[in-house]
Amino acid sequence: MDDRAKRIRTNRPGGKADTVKVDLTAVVVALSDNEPCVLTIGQTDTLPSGPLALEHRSLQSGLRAWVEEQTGHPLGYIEQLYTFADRDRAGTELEQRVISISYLALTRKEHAAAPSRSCWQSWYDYFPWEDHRAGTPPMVSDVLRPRLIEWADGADDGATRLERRRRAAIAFGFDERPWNEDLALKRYELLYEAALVEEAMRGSVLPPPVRGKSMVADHRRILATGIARLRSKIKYRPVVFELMPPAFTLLQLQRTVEALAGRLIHKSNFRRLIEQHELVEETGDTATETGGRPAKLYRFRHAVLEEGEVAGAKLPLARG
Amino acid sequence: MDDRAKRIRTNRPGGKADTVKVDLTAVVVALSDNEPCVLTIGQTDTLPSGPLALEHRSLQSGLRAWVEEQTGHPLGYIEQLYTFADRDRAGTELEQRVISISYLALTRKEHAAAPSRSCWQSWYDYFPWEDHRAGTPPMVSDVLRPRLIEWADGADDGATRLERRRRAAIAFGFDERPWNEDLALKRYELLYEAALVEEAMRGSVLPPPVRGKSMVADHRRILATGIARLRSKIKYRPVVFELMPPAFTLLQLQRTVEALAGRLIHKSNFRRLIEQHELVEETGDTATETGGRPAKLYRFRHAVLEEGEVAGAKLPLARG
DNA sequence: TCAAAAGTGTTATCCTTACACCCATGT
DNA sequence: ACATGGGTGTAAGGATAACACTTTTGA
Repeated sequence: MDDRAKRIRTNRPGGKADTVKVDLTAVVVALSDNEPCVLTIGQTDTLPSGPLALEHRSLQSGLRAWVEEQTGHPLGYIEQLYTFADRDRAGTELEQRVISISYLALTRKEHAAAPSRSCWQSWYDYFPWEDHRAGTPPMVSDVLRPRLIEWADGADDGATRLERRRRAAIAFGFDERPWNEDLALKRYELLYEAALVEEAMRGSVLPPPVRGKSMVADHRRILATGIARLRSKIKYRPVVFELMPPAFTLLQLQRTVEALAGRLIHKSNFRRLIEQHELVEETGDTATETGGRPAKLYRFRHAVLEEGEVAGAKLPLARG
Repeated sequence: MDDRAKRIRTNRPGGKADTVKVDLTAVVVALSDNEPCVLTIGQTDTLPSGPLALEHRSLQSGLRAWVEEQTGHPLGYIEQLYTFADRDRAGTELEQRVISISYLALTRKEHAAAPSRSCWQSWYDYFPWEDHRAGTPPMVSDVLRPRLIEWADGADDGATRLERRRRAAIAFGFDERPWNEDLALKRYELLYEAALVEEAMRGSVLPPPVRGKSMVADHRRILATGIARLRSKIKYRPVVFELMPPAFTLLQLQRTVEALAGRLIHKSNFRRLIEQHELVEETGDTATETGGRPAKLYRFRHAVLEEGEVAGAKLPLARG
C-alpha cells in the first residue's frame, strides 16, 4: 500500500524522524429538550473529524472546516481536549501512525444552517451510567457493580484485587462513597480495562456486556473526555451560557447544568449562587410558561468574562 | 529539498490529507534552593524535545525516551499540556508542517543519574515579572506598565484602546486589581502581542524591549503554559509532593508552593490547610535546622490519592 | 540575650447547606 | 382548589483570613 510509513531521515541521534497523519476530531455539544447532545455524522456513531491538511491555517481552523463541511454547523466556542496516539487502530498492521487531536465545542442546535447528514445524539445513549438525575441508574448496581467485582476478583494477587475494588468504588461511588460526576473518563477507562464495553472486545463474537452504544474507533473515549472536561469546567468558568439561548429563565439554566452534570441541583441555592456571582441580568421580560407562574427572563452578563478570571485563590496568601 | 510535503491522496472531499512531523517537548520542573527550575539542554535555552518516531510505543514513552537521552533524567509524573501547530517556524517557507505536543513533568534534581549536557534554569530567568515573592517586581510598574499603555494607545479605534488597557490591567493587576498568578500564559501572550518580548521581534535589529531571557522557537510559550498549568493545579490536586523529598518540614513545603506560585503564603493558615486535608503525616523525626527551633518532619500521605479526587463539588446539589 | 523559625489559639466573616415558606399563574 | 413552577428568608456549620502570642533552638 502506498501510504506506508516513509522513514525520512534521522534528525537526532537515537530516534528516527517519522511522519504521521493527524486527525482532528470534535465533540460538539448542544442541548435539546434538557438532554445533552453530541453531534454525530451519518448513522454510524461517528464524531465529526477529518485529517489536518496543508490548506488549514491552524488546528482550530482545520477543525472548524471539517465540522462545517460534514455537518453544516458553524462552531463558536471551542477548546482543545487532548491528543491521543495509541488508538484502537494502532493495533492494526499499518506502519503509518495516526494521532488525533480532539476538541470540545459548545453551541446551540438552532445555529445549524441547513439539514445535513449529521444528527444529535444524547450523550447518555453512549454513557447510560452517567445520568443520575433520576437517582442512581439501576444498571450501576445491578450490572456494573457485580461485573466490576467479578473483574476485580479475577486478578492474580490479593493486592491487585483490593486495588481494583478500590478504584471501582471510587469511580462509581460504591460502598457509601459519594458519586462524583467529574470522573466520567475514569469510569469509561475502568470499564474498558475490565473489558465491559464493546470497544475492548472488538473482534470477539461475544455480545457487549454492558448496554450503551459504542462508537467508531476511539470516539467514545474522546466523548468521555469531553464530558469530563465540561462537567468540571462548568464549576469554575461560565461556559454553560454558550449552550443557552440569548434569554432564559433561571430554571432553564438550572436544567441545563443538571443535564450536563447528570445530577439534580438545589433550586434556591443554585439561584443564589448565580445571582451572587452576578453572572446574569434581567432582560425585563417574563416567560409565559407552561404550568406555573411566569418567570423572569435573564441574559448572560458578558461583562463577567472581562472581570478577570472568575474563581479563586485557594492559597492562603500573606498580607493582603 | 527532499522533505517537502508529500500530498498523498484525498481522503475525504474538501481536504487534502497531509503528513506532518510531530515534535515532543517537555517542561521538566524541579526545585533547587527555593527556586522553581526547568530542565534545558545545551547552553541554548532549549527544552528537551525530539521527533516522535516509529519505535516509540506511545507519545508519553517517546517523550520519556527523548528526555532521558538528552538529559540523563528519568521522568516520574508527567501530564500532557497542549498541542500547538502554529509555531514561529510555521512562518518559514517549509511546506512540511510541524506540530508539537508538550508535556509537563515534575521531578527532583537528585533523580538525575549522571551529569550531562543539560542544566537547570530558574523559570524566573525567563519570566522575571512572574516572581512576586518579594512584592511586585519593579519592572512591572516601571517597564511593563508604560510599554503596555503605549501599546494600547497605539490602537486605531477607541474601543480597541479600552479593550487593550482592560486586558493588560486584568493580566498584570494594574489599577487596584489583584495579581493573579495563574494568568502566566495570558501575560506572555499579551507581551507577545504587544511585541514586548524578543520572540515577537525575531529578525528585527532592535534590542528586546523587556528583560527576561527568551528561548528557542516557541519554547518560552510552552514553558509559560506549563507554569500556568502547574500554578492552577497545585490548588486542587496534591502535585507539589512530586517535587518534595521523601521527608520535609512544613516550611519547606510552604517555600516550595511559594516558589511555584511566585507569591508569599500565610504560614499558620497554610499549615492548618495542609493538616485539615490530612495531606501529610509525621515521620517521627525532626529536622535539625539551620537557625531556629527544630521542625517536625512529615511525609506525604499517599493514601489521599486513593481517597477519590480531592476537592470539591461547587454545585449546590439537591437532597444529598 | 537575641534572631530565626516552629508552633498554638482566637476571632470575625463569608460561604455553603438545608429547611421552610409565600407568590403567581393555568386548569 | 390545586398543581406547578417562581421566588424569598433564615439559621446552623464549616472554611477562610487576619491577628496575636508562646516555644525552642543556635549564635
